[in-house]
Amino acid sequence: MLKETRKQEIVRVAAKLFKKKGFSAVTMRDLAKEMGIKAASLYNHIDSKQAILQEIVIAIAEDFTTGMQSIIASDCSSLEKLEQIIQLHVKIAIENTDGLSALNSDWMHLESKLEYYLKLRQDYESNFRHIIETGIASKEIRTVNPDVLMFSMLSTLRTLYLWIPKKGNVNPKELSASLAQILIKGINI
Amino acid sequence: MLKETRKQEIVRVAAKLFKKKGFSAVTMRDLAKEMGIKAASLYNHIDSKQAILQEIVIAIAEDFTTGMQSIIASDCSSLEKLEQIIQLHVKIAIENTDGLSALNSDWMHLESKLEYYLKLRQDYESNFRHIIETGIASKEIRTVNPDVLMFSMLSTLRTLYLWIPKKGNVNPKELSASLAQILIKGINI
DNA sequence: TTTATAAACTAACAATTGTTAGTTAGAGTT
DNA sequence: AACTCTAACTAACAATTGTTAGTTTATAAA
Repeated sequence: MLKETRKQEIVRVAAKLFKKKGFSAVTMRDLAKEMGIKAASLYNHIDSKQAILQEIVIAIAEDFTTGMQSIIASDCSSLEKLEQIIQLHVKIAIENTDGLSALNSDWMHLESKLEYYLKLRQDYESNFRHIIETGIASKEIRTVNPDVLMFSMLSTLRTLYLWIPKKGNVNPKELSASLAQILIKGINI
Repeated sequence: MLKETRKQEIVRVAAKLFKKKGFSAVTMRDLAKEMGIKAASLYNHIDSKQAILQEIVIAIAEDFTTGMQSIIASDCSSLEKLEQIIQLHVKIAIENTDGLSALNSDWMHLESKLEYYLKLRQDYESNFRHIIETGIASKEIRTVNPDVLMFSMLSTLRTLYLWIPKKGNVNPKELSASLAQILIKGINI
């Protein structure tokens, strides 16, 4: 990416505002003011407020899907796959802190893209659960309730975007390792 | 509690709507329709939309504060205290699934009660962190980054309200035990 | 029966919302 | 110089927002 287009800039700034107040509480005039222009001028670059949200959320959701597909395609052990999932979340959380807020809190306002988003999320969780179940079956992972384990891991990973900004300059490898120790050490035999 | 007052009913229904669409996206007319009355009639019982949110969030935040104070006052081990924290979150999450959504997602719209809420949250996290640090110092808890551990546990516990409704009839003891195993087994020596 | 209270109603308000139409200023191209 | 394109602008729109004022209705107390 050589230079950010005006549209990309708007989407990026919108994500920042959405994180602070939520999608519904941010007005096009808020966004315009933050961009230093008038609200009407935004429409030279974007179709609607909705479209901004969709652009933000769907892009990230597809990143997760792509990442997960490459993980399940690899021939690693289940524990190694869980570690890769952690790394995937850390990477995306660092790269897209603001956007993840919209994905986590404002997805219900996606309207025409809602169904597609829910499909991506459901598939992601299915893959995640399958990795855990395989790990339990192969005695790599202690016998636990797969749903509770997935819920616990996903809660932590999905909330990373809230904590990362509080630290300055997070090292992805280091954070992934800390998380892997805490999330995985307790479950392997 | 013998009988729910009309005001309590409004607050309860509001919390349910806030969970579905977020505070900002719910209008007083939405709320009134759900109550089967007109929007103006709501104001016979409540002062403002803001006040509803404050009522919801502050009550829960104070529940957490009270619970934490009784935990730190007890003379249990650090690991036992962590277990009690898990039980506290499970209990509140089961009793107040809808309200927790507002607390987690809409606290930034608290306005006049915002400062107070942030103080409660900050104190809660301080107490939590202190329990972890004490546990590490006393060799009860493996040497980990206290902040990462607290973040991980709190992320899971704070997100319980999203998962509990998906299961039917959750048993608090059972869920607490599953969580304790997953969250704590991995960190004790 | 009269009176008081609770809780609903209708009607309206000023402000704010997302968005559109039409216009203008400037930069590069022909 | 004339033209095109981009990206800003002003002005306005219809709809929706939280909220208020004043009124009506039903229930219970006096």
